[in-house]
Amino acid sequence: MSLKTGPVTVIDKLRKTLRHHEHRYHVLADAEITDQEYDELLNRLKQLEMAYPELVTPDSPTQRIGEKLREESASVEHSVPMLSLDNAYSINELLDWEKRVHGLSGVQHNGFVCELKIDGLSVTLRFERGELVLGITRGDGLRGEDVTANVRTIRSVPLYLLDSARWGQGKVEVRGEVFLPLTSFQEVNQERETKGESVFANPRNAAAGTLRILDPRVVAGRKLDFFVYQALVDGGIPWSKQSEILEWLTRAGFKVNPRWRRCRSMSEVIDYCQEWEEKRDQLTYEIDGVVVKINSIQVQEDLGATSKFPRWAMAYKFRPRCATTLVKDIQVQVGRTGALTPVAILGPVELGGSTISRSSLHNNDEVQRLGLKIGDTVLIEKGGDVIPKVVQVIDHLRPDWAKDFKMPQQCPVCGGEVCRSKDETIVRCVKLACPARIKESILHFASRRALRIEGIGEALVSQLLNRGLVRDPADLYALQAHDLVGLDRMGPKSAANLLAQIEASKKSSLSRVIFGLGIRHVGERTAMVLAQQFRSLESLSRVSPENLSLIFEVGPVVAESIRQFFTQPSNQTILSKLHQSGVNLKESQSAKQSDTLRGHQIVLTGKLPTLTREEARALIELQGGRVTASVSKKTAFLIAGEEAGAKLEKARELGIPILNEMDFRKLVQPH
DNA sequence: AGGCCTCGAGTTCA
DNA sequence: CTCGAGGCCT
Repeated sequence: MSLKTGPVTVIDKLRKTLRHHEHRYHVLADAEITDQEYDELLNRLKQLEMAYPELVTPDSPTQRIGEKLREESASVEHSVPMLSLDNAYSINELLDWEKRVHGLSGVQHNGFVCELKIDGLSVTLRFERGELVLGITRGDGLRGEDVTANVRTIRSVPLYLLDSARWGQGKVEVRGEVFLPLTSFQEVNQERETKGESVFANPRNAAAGTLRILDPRVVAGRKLDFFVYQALVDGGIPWSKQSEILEWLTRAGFKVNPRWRRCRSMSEVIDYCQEWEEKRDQLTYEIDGVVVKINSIQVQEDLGATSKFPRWAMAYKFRPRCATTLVKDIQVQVGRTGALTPVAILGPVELGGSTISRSSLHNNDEVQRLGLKIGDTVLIEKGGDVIPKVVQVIDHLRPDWAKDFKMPQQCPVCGGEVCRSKDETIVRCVKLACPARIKESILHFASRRALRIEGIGEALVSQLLNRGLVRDPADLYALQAHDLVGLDRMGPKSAANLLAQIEASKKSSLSRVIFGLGIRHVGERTAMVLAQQFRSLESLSRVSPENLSLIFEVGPVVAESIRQFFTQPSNQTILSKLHQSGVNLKESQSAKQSDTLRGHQIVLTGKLPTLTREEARALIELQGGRVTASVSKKTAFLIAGEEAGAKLEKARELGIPILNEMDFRKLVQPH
C-alpha cells in the first residue's frame, strides 16, 4: 500500500485549483475567490510540499519565486530568429506598405489583424511537454538573455499550458511583451525615490531594469505583466490565421491583449490606429503604436522577410511623446524678477508636432538632480502636451569632453551681484537696473494680461532699449512716430498701429496697471484685490505694511514686497510718468455687483460655446464670484465646455456640480 | 507646527 | 501646465 497516493492526489488537486485561480485572477481578471482564500490554499500546498519534498515539481505554483540568484546574463540562442518590425510613422507609410504587400503577394489575402503595440520588452517563452522551461529576451534577434527565473515570477505567465493535450509532445514557444503597468511603475519609482535611488524615466525602462535584476524575489515585488501575441510549435505555425493563434493562446491560458481586432480593409486598419492613438491614455499600460499583421499565415509565409523585418507586418508608431537629443550648451537667462534660469540648448528634434531646440532647466538644483553636463544626450518629454522638459540623462552616451555646468557667480547680463536667499532654490540678480530685468519688465507691462499693448515683443523692446528710446515701461507713452519708423520691420503703418495700441492701453483698469508693474508676489489675483480695496494707485502707495497685512490673502511677505516697491525712487519716477501720460490709475466706478455668486469659488475648464474665458470670468466677477484655477473641496461648481480635461475628472471625484454654459447663463440671468 | 489650498512665475512654438 | 512658495486653517 503506497503511502504516497494520499499526498500525491491532494497535492495535484491543490495545484490544479491554484492554477485555475491564478488564471482567473491574473489572466482573465475575474477572480472567483478572495486573495485570502487563495493564500490559504497556497499555504496548504507549501506545507504539504515541505512534508513531502520529493513531490515538489518546478511548475508548482509555490515555485514561482526561485530562492536562488539568477546566474549573470547567460545568453541563449533563439530557435527561430526574433525579428523586429518595420515602422510606419504616418498613415501614408502604412498605405505604402499595403501597396507593396499587394504587389508582392498577388493573391487576395483575407484581411488584417491589428494589435496594440505594448511599450515593453519582447520575450520568448519555451515550453517543453507543456511546461515552462525557458524565457529569453529578444537580444540581437538571434541570441537573447536567459531570464527564466524572472519571467516565472510574472503571475499571468502560466508555468504549465492549460490546453497542453494538443501540443503535449511538441516544443511550444510563445512570444509577447513584458511590461510594467502604470500603477506599478509609479510604485516602483516612489519606492526608489524614498530610498534616494535614481528613478526610471518610463515604464519600459523600469521593466527592462527589472527583468535584469539578479534576485527573482525582488522581481516578484515589481508586478511585471505579460501580453502574448505569437505562438510557434516545433518552429512552425500549425494555424492558418493570426486570429486563430490569438484565440488558441487565450485558451492555452495566456494573457492576450483583448483589444485586438480583425480588419477587412485598410480603412478599418486606419480607423483602429487613429482610435487608439486618441484613446491610449485610457489604458493602464503604455502603448507606442499599433501592430498590423496580414491575417493569413499562408500569405505571411509567401511574403517572407527581408534581412531585418518580416514583410507581412508593420508597426504603426504613434507620434512619440519623448525623444533624445544632444545638450549643446546650457545658457543662463535672467527673468523679470532677476531669477537666473539655466536653459538647455538642444540639437533640434521633432516632438509632438513641433521642433524643440531649447528647454528650461528651472534652477541649479534641477541640473544637479539630473546629473546633467554639457555634451550629454538626454531624454526629453512634453509636459502637459506643450512645454518640453529634460527628463533624464542617458549616461552611456556621455562623451569624454562633457563639461560641468556651474551657476554663474555674477549676473550673466549685467555682471552684477547675484544672491540666493535662504530657503530658496533660485538664484537672483539683485540689480534693479539690470538690462535683462528692464527688458522683461517692459514686456510684462505690455503683455496680454497686463496693459495688453499688442505689437510689443522681444525684438522691438530690444531695439528700443539699445537706442535709448525707453528705460522703463512708462517711457512707452513718450514714443513718437519718428522714433519708431526706421526700426526693423517698422514702417509708418506699423508705427501708427502701435501708437494707437499704446494710446488705448491708457484706459486699462487699475488692477491691470498694478499687475503690470510687476511687483514681486503680486500677480493678477492680488492686483485685483488691491485695486478693489484701494481704488487708486495713490492710496496703495501710501498704505503701511501693517494695514496691508490685514487684507485677506495678503500676508507679511506680500506686504513687505509692496512697501519695497513703492519706496524705490526709480519706481516712484515710473508712477509719476504714468500719471503725467494720462494712464488711468483709479478704479472707475465699476458696474454694480449683484450678489448671486457672492463668496462662491468657480472653476472654468474647456472651450465654452459662445463665451470666451475672459467674458465668462467677467460675468462671474460681476456677480461677486471668484474664478479659481483648480478644483478643490471649496469649489462651488465647475463650468465645463468642449475638451475639458483633468479638472472635470477632479470635479466628478469630489462630487462638485458641473454646469455647461447654458446652465450657467440661466443661473446668472434668471428668467 | 503641519497640512491643505491657492497663487505666482516661468515656459515653447508657430 | 507644473512646481514651489506664501497664506490660512486646525
